[in-house]
Amino acid sequence: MSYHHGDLRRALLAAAAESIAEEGPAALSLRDLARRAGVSHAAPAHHFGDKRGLLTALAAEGFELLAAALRETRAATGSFLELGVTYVRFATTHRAHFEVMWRPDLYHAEDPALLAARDRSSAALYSGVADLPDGQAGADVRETGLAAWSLAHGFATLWLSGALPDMPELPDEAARAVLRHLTPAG
Amino acid sequence: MSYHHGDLRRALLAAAAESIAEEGPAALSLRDLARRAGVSHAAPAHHFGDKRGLLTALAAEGFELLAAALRETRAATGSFLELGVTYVRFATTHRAHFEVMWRPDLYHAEDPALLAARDRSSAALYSGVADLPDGQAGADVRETGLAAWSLAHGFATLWLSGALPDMPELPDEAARAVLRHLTPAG
DNA sequence: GCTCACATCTTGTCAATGGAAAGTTATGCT
DNA sequence: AGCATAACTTTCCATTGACAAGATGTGAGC
Repeated sequence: MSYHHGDLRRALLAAAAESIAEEGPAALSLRDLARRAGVSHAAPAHHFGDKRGLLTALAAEGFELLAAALRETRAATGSFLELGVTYVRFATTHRAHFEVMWRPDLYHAEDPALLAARDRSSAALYSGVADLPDGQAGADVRETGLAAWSLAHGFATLWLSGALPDMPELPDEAARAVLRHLTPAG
Repeated sequence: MSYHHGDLRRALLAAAAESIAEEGPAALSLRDLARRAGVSHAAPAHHFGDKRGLLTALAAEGFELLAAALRETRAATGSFLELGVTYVRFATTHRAHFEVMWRPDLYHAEDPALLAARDRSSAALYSGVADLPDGQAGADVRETGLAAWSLAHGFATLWLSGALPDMPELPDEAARAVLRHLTPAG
């Protein structure tokens, strides 16, 4: 291992994701990440400025990944319902990213790259509402989209918080069942 | 101010709620709470053991308050929809409590008092589903309840995270509109 | 009204953390 | 080859959570 790590930025993000997935964002320690990567405790500061900077990068990465997943599902299935399932699946398979994404108090919420990625996620979600056959989207596309988003988001966060007992390992089917309770028409 | 504070436990919980509502749970400092209450930095430990102990108490208090609010709404209106509105209103008016409640990594999730309070909240919520006229609740009460819970919870958390732009000051009416998108029958 | 057990709070201390400052080593561009 | 700069280290400081030991008030029983 030379003086230069080579890909420290990526290594730190990966270590952060792992740590958060295991012990939550509250227990995250920059110094611990540095130790895992085999660098000094001040090395992370060079790439991310401070702790919030690292979490900003992690959240932005999360929004990018989510947007990509949603776009892919839309292209592959064209199904409004499956878009919600993908949302929930993303939350469970990218737990660390997802948990940070909706906690603006943990990162720099004004970061341009993050805001852009967030908008791309949002656009990918709402585009699924626009796909609905005429009339099914109801009078207000924004309202229908918000309801779908809320339902998927709520199920995902409740799942992650462990508030739902007696659930199978994978939430896909449970999510699908819950999402079917949505009435597209307002 | 004598040697004994008089009601330190309550004062600390109130200060914690205020601090969290302003800067989020990540910025919470036991020593700062002690300073605000005018006691030494080690005083909180006597009442709550450690930081997680304090947050456990705060979360338990939150579940109690939520259960009470839900029961009151059910008694006053008997409306399934208004139960969801109350849920959202609780989240916005008791922001600190609500944010901690769904973050088990911040507190002692096995605490018996907390679990009991959590179950009371849950029961109050699901009782609203059981109130629905026969047939409207669908085949599975649990599933309908979970969908309603997810929808209200998702809207509330998205609202609190600031992810919803262009929203009025009070979310009541917006919440009502979103909650109407739920189909009780599965 | 005394005493003694106990709850409450303070002072002192420790290891760990985030962050800043200043120095060291590699890298890439010309 | 030389130089600006990116990448990383070492050193240092204030703050924090937790623990231990001591000080102070409180109240029950006699």
